[in-house]
Amino acid sequence: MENFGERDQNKLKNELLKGKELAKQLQIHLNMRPSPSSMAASPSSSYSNDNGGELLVQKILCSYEKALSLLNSNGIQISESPSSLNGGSPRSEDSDREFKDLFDQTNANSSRRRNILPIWTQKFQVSPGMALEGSLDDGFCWRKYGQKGILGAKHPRGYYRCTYRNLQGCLATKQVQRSDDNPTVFEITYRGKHSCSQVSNLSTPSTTTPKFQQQNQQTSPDALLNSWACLRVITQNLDTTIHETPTLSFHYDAADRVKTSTVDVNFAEFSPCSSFMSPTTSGSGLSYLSASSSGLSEGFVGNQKLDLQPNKCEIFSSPTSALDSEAPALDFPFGDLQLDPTFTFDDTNFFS
DNA sequence: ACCATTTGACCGGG
DNA sequence: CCCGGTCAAATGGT
Repeated sequence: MENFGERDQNKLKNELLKGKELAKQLQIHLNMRPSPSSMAASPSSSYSNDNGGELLVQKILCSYEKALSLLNSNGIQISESPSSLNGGSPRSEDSDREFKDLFDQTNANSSRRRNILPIWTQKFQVSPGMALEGSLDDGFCWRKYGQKGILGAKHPRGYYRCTYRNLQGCLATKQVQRSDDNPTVFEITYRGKHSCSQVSNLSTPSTTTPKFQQQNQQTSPDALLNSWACLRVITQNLDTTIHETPTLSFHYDAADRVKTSTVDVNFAEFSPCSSFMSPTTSGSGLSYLSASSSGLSEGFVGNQKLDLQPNKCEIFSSPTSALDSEAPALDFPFGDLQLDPTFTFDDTNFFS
């Protein structure tokens, strides 16, 4: 929709450079030797030791490098894309289809829509006895529209779409997949933005993200609290110290090429749930993420340690990256978060 | 009766 | 052709 103008590109570039500098500072801060040579190599081969911090910083730097190089090579095309692949589906006019068409008119084409919508993944661990998908309510109203066994997965994947899809044309969907390894862990893949206006009364930690609250309203606070009550901590793979306090655990599956041009939001805003306090965390405010944004560009480094309480919060690459370089205006749930078509995130331990 | 879920079929991308 | 995602009729719950 909006063109990604030259000015914006410059801004983005500046932000990336800034983030890169901050990452370098962190690297120095961690008493690490900058290893410029490794930056050119592939991430998988660049890291020689087990130092989580170093790994982290190097990957951050690597990501910035990639982003910058892509930016320089004009990799970003957030403007429009050829809008002609319309009308792919033979299925005819049900309400969903109407919305699809509606969407098509404004967002290029439907056949590529899936590739345009932002995707991110969260993993939740719930109490063994309560390991039910239904307990994974994230505050939005979802309607299940399918379930399918996935090759190689022990458990079927559930497909949900926003309840208000028909009423308000909200195209947000999510997939819930129980982990093979740990049945109490659910991997929830969110796709697309909630354009609906679900209303929330939930009180959120005072220090969190007003922007988020404005943009993501919930429906049933009580249900939410109930549902969150079963959340438990995931404590494995903690390289850096994070509190043992039971909180939510987030794994952000920022698709391999998650697009983020100006990530100017609290990281918490990635998730509708992240602004809630887990009932088990009392009022300590530990359950929310406030790793200032820039989770991906600026300030991230400096802020990562701050409020990042969840015992596990990762960004890792998703093989299902649905974000290719042609994303027009991104339909991300969280208004201020725009994603960079060229940003590559492939670090499983990014936030650990 | 209405609404959500289930489930087999269908479709399209790779 | 396989597989993941979606559709829509059937089913169940309220």
